[in-house]
Amino acid sequence: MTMSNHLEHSFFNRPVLEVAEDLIGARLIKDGRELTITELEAYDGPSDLACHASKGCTERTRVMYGAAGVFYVYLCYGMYWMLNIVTGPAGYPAALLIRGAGDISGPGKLTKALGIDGSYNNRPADPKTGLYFTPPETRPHKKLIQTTPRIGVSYAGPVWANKPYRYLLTAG
DNA sequence: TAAGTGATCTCT
DNA sequence: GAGATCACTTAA
Repeated sequence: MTMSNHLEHSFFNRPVLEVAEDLIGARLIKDGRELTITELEAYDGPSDLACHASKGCTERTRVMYGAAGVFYVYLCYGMYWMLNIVTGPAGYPAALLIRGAGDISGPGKLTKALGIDGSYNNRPADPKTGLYFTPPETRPHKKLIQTTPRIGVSYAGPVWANKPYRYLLTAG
């Protein structure tokens, strides 16, 4: 039978923190390779000073203002591609940064290991793209999801830098 | 702890 | 066009 139960627009078209909780433990699939998502960071709208879109809609951030379920991929520090998935309704810029999957820890290492680069920017998460998500077979117990402040966003000021928007799947 | 690296954004 | 910034990683 065909396995096409991938997560799509309706799953991602919700508040980013809700999506984050449900996406932890789900699978990231890249050209047949399947990895459990273990670490995410949420970036929630124009008022979130750590979110790129807090500085407004530009050429680079425009994808976050678009439809949910589309990838936002950008280059950081001149060498590392960051893989994000857009969430929430069109017009509200929010996304989840995928920081870890399988036994890969670190957003730059993840994209390098999976061969993800800027060509995936603005593409929907879909089997046709070769990069998409499927739900976990069994949803991880909430006790196994831990939240902490996000990494590397001290420039956003104490309020936003301390928000518990980093989601981790703890070993169970 | 520091440096490598290049796109993007904000000034001129 | 110039300069600052940056959701990282690795080697010490």
